[in-house]
Amino acid sequence: MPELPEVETVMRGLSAVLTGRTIARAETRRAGLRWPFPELLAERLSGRRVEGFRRRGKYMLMRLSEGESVLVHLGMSGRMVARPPGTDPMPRIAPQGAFSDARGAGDGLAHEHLLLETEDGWRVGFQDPRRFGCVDLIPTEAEDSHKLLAGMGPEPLEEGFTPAALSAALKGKATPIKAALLDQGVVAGLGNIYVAEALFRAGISPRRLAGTVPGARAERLVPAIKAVLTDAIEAGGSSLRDYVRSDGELGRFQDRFEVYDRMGQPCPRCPGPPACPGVQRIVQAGRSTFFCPRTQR
DNA sequence: AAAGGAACCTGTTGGC
DNA sequence: TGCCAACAGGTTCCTT
Repeated sequence: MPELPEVETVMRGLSAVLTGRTIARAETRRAGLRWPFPELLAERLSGRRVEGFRRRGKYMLMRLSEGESVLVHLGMSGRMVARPPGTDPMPRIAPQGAFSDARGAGDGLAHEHLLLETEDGWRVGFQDPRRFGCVDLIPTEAEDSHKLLAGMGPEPLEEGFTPAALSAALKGKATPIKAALLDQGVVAGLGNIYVAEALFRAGISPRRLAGTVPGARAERLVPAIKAVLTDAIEAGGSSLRDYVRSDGELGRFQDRFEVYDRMGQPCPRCPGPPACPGVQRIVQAGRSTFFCPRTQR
């Protein structure tokens, strides 16, 4: 689910709520997600003040007092939802004889694996049905040398991400540009949605070999990536299935998709059939790719 | 070394 | 209506 714009949106929402507050209590409800939680995670979070937040690619870092950071990845279905004091949904009582989850289905609490509670009663839950997410607790000074962050490519919205830098990363690559852009070592934070949308904006076929992109095409691709990410952040991300903002609101960028999840629909840049058959769906490396075969070369 | 596919999970959707 | 297969925003690990 969450790509860079969704993580950025969630992080901003959490920052507004948590920065400056102190975690009074934390609770883990299972041993871990993709990997086991750190030893004594809940105990170690309790009593810490939240100093601030940072994002790196699709990872979120919550800086705590005493020089440690919580590293979070939302995986495919992860959410972090902040609930104001006194607003926690009441656990529903299961109907007599019914087989249902005592926490109640549909509100996400059935899959809330980690809960933080501030001194003044805010509750922040990490919910992740598929459990592809992860959480770690690491020294703040060693954030960038963490195994999961080391080796990541440039931040696409920072100045260092230039056509020259992207060209250097793609040079000689024999893989399709679609796959290369999903590689977090090439550029950080892109996923299936925004790769499709950026390639459409740049007029580049997802099947084109990455090694043929450096040069004029990279000059178009870098601004396209920056623009689509900026637009998506401004819209609060894309809500398809699981993603919500930290305040529970939906993102709006899904209404502005030009190709993603639009198989068969008219391409916004084309006159329609017979000149253009509309948005096509193909499978690359086991994942759906959407593109316009007429304008993307 | 680099590229492709399987695996990790649960929930939803669409076809028969 | 019901069942089952296919598919979903990601990443790592294992084969080629």
